[in-house]
Amino acid sequence: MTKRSYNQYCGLAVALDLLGERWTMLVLRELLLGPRRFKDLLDGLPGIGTGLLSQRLKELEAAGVIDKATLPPPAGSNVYRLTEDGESLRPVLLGLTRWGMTRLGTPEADQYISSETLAVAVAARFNPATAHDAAGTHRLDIDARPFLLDIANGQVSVRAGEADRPVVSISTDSGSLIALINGTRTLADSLAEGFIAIDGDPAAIMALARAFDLAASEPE
Amino acid sequence: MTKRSYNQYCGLAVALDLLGERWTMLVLRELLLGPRRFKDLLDGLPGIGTGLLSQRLKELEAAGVIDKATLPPPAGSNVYRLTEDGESLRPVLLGLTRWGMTRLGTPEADQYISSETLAVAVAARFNPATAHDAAGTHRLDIDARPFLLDIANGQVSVRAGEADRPVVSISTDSGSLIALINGTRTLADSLAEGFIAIDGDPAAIMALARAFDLAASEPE
DNA sequence: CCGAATCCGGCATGATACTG
DNA sequence: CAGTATCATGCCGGATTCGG
Repeated sequence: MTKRSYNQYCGLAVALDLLGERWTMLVLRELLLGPRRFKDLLDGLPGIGTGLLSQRLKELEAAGVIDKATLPPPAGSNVYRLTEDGESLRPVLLGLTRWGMTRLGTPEADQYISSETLAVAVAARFNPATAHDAAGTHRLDIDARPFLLDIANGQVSVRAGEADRPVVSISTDSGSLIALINGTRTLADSLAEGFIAIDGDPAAIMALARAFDLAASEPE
Repeated sequence: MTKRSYNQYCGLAVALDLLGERWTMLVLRELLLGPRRFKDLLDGLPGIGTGLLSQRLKELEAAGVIDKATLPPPAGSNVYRLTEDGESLRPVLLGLTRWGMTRLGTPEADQYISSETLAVAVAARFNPATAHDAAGTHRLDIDARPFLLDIANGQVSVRAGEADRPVVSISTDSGSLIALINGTRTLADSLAEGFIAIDGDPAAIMALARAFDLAASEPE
């Protein structure tokens, strides 16, 4: 039984033959943050079901977009991670994310929200044109989960994990981050009222705010 | 009966709720080239069926990504076209196309090929970093169908139609263009053996070749 | 010719149960 | 925890039909 295909000699059609099935790109979104176990993926994709996730992972692995690795002892568990080819989808996925974010209002009561998707959302807001002086590794904690933002060569990449010696450290919770992202609350207010804590060199902080288009009202 | 949704507060999930269903992005690919009638879309998307195309168009129109217009008399027919919001998907769709093109070998016998998808493929190859001096409107004829390539501000956009006074005019057929794109035949050979005809200012031609990464072996 | 509605067989998906 | 097996449901693909 052969997989269904658009059967067109067209880059987009071929990309969609592979990535266009339900859940596939969301699986890759999860992997943008780093290697993930089966269970981690299930948790981040409510509704997918084990069978379908298993099938998607096999398809992606067969296509060379992800691979499977066994963690060294004592962990010993399997993780899935992006290959170099999969990694090259990062700007494309962030581009789609950015497009979708414009039609993202305030969260509905029944909508799934995770610190992971918010971390990706932050990365999608990154604007290379205003990124001067924002280079380096920064730390972002959302609901006490640590992420690191790597900015180099005018590009950003987010990962789960703790930064070694971050240039800037930011700490907040989902609700406050959402309020900041959709413009309900300014950065200045967020800081003043204690919804967000930022630590680091003032100049670097300003540069970061600019790089993510959050400098509407400047933090002091 | 309500449309199915990932129901996540995430830009990518929202984008895929709308664009992730089967055929949707390929419909938009067709519209990248300009307004299209229902029948044109059917022809460019073999296998879709009238019902599903009709449904997709309604979904996209409801979401404000496309709109429907009635051509002035005597044509009087309906056309579908991208709204400004839909137009902003152009770089995203071209990015996915570029990613997919790398796994596009030589055409299979039963694969659908059209001058339209090839025109999009050409645009997807555009490299802003090497685009100096390639600005302007150029004409590209594929299998006698005219397209125009607009290059401005380091960005490219393709449309169906005839350019007024093109800076450079290129004329070729699908097979020759495919051979050029996938590296089977160099630009120099294509010209020497008459598979491609190019007309225009030599400096502009060179700039174009560079902008599309085709200058491996230089013409002349 | 344009566009949409309908019916139907088959496959993809979603949920749960089950095994190592 | 990491998947496989199973089954009900609903989406998709193809054909046909129908009104403008």
